Amino acid sequence: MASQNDNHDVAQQLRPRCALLSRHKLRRTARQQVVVVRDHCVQRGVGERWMKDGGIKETDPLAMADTDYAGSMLASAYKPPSLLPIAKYRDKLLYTIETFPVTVLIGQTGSGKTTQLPQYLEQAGWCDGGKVVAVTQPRRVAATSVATRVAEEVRCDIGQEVGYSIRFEDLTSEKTRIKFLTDGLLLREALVDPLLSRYSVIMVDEAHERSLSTDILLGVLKKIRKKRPELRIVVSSATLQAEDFLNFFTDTAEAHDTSSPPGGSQGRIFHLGGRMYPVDIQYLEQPAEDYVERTLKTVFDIHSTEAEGDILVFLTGREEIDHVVEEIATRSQELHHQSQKLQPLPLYAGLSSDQQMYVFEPATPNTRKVVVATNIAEASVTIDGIVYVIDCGYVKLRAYSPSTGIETLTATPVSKASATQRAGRAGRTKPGKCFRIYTSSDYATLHEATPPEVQRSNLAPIILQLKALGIDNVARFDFLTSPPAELMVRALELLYSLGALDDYARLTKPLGSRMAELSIEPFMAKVLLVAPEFGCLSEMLSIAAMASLQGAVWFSHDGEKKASESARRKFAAEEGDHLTLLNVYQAFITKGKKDAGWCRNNYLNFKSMTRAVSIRNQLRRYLERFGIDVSESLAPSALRVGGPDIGEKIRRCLTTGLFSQAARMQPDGTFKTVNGGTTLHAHPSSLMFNRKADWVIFQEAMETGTKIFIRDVTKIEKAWLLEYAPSFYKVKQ
DNA sequence: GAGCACTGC
Repeated sequence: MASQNDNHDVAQQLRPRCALLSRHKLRRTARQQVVVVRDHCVQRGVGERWMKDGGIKETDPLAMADTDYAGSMLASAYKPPSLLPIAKYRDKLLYTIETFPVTVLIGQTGSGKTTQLPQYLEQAGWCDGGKVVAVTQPRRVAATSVATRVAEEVRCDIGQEVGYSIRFEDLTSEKTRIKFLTDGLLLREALVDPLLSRYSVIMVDEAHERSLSTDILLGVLKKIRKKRPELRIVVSSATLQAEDFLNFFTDTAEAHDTSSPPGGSQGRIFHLGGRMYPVDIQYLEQPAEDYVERTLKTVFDIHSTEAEGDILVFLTGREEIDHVVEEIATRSQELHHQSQKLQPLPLYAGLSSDQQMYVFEPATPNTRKVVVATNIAEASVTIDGIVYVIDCGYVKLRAYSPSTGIETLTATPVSKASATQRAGRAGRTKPGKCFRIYTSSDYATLHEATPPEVQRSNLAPIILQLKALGIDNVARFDFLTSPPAELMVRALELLYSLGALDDYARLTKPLGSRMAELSIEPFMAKVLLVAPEFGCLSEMLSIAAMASLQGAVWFSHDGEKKASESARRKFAAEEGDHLTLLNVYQAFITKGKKDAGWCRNNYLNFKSMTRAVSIRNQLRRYLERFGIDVSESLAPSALRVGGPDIGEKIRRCLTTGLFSQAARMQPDGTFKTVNGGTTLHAHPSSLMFNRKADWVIFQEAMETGTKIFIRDVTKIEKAWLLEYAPSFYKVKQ
């Protein structure tokens, strides 16, 4: 395998310095290009140039923001349930939930709220009569890991009394009384059971993260509550937003009565105590000119002046992280006087899970770990042993422009809530320190919280789902935070142009309601539902499944760009990326025999490919339920992808969903949108990056830095746009 | 020549 050879070469070069390491460690070392020696001579103390701050006080609710079981790979240190902070509040908590329909729970890391409260509720009889206690999580890994933990505590097999349900994995049974699930999945359950009637208590965990589906779920729960007064809602929040959540649910005449406590007879905020170690926060005295460089210096300052303990560095993206990891390795070599070593480790979502594992392994003796991470380490992944945090003050945020339909991904100053959350990562196991690469006056100008996703996303999928839930007047839907009107208008226009909504913005039948049911983006749902008319349903199912992987198909290795390029060329279809994806899928199913080794040889991500098979199966089941005949009779060999016939059918079919995302190639190889106003570049991962084309449609446009890249690009004919979207293009011309 | 993080009976 080429990658191993490469690593081996690097390992050979490193051998003299790493003679004492085991072979396994050596390979690790080589892959990370790390393990270096530091100098004692750096004299300046970190504290000299830093403004001191009082640190996070125990009463600061922001400091408590955390996920109990966010890290899938590393369970928190086990504490007997009876010793958890929540234990002493058991009776009071049960009384509050019994008395008030809505409870907002504030609890910090390790308080036990996620694992213990469901058990208390079950013991108190909330599961009598076949009712179920539901606990939602924003992430799949959290739902599975916390369910597994609770099943262990209850001493049942997972899927019996305690179970979980996430997409493609339902480990529940008729006996299940406590059920963990993703919030997106609970929303989907509401399509079948609009009042979520099997649940007696619904706990929405990590609500402060304000994910799109959490926000919508809360709005739906507020509606359900009016028809089900016996339902109990527990919102677990870890931030100052607790009062916003309470006000949201109890916003009635009574709430304005100043003589009654906040929440009136409808709700209460419940503070769980708990322990978090103090974190000493230090700011820059002067703003940094180059925060990456300043971050690097801070790493070495900490290493030379501070006591033992690992460092967690927050940066914005892969490029910065790779640079900093390399620099730490290089600069450490310049230092002499062997003492404690520095071990920089990168952490971002784009790494394979093997590569991510390294950050969870304890540092080798006499070594200080420096984990250089994106925001993934803020909530999704928890690493033990961190004593120092360096916060660069920025995060890359995604936003959707309703006027252009283009997404942007830009580095933005973090919010105060985010900064507090990052700092808190230093105080998990003992008192820690947080170094902020900005001044305290910069901090004062930060927003309180990151704008929720509902204010910066394409709302078409959500609007479609709300319509399917019977919420016709989406403009009056009770959003926790209202999205900008332009986002709503754009989403409605898009759904109308796809034929999902009629002139009165009502869901069309069967097209609109079926689109809502398909767990796939609206434009692709439309494409799938019209595919039978084009005679390419089987192929389109594969394309839809592959396209929803969103670029995670190819496995790229540094230093092997050429090899992976030529591997990709084997699957290339002249007509563009969608047909190439089809070729990949069909090769995986037939030649690949669903084989991990075959994937590796072709630089394909095996996990993603397996997921594509699951998605395809799920989509096929939906279509069959609609009564659509999914004929799989076409043998892949009979299907000459790249040939004129089926390829054109597929491209025409794609145009019926993607017509609004069309562009024309210019002589210089860039693209211009239909109205001619915007210049687009083919993303280097696209086949169209170095090929000629005229008109194309694309699935995604994203602005990063100064360029706008389009991904998943397919050639079409201009005439098709007018043929399949006459009203859309008449308006424009 | 390159993109933060999540997710769907």
